[in-house]
Amino acid sequence: MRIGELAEKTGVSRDTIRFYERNGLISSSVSDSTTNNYREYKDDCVVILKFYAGAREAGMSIADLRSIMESTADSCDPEVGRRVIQSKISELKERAGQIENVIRFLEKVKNGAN
Amino acid sequence: MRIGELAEKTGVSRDTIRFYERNGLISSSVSDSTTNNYREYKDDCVVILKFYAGAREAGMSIADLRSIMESTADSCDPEVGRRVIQSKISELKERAGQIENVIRFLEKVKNGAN
DNA sequence: TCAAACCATGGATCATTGTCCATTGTTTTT
DNA sequence: AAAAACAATGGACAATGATCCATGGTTTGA
Repeated sequence: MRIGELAEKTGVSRDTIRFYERNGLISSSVSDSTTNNYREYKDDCVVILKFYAGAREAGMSIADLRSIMESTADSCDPEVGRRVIQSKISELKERAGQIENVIRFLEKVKNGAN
Repeated sequence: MRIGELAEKTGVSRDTIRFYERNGLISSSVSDSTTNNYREYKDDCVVILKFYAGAREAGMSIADLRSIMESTADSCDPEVGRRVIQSKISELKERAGQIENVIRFLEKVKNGAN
């Protein structure tokens, strides 16, 4: 599919998709046509971009996402890949714990520890 | 206390404290001295800055923190304040949910849904 | 066929969240 | 009293994560 359709399906803007692609988060092929050089995206790009959207909301950086993508590439030693992903999971759990702390603090403030 | 001591106690740098102060996240008085205009910070600044450090890690923005601070000010209707804080709590829970999703996704990838 | 919609590229711009630096003045320490 | 450490101010700089724009080409659909 082309970029417009991908943007449509994922809610991620064309500009942002191009930005992600420049930064190695997503890849595409060049269309077969000899008259244009439109990029062609595969179906799994939809899943990937939706994952990115959630991951960004969860606080992961572009660099985090890139390292995850690289760790799942065929060229990557699967053992290394698992370690990278496990470390990202740990960071996320850490962050979840922080969020819990902040929620507790705010609950206290709300209930008049003021 | 002065800014150096506050930085020391909280792990937040002088520059960052000044940045927060410029942005309405923290307040200080001017020292009594007639010879300098050093700022003077109260003890509760330590607690507040530590809260900020955790909250930033949890993904809250400066604007979020400012609105929380404003909502707990004496000048603010307590009812309004509680609503603001409740909405921030909801956002944090939302974010925690996102993190759970991302973790689940990564667990799957790690276990070879590759 | 011809306008409207789409695409690529490259660069500019923006907001956020700091950090760093120079300058100048004040305390503290020695 | 002189040096070292600290403080205020203001502006420059930086990284991140986008978004916007101009230009020029392509596809589509009315």
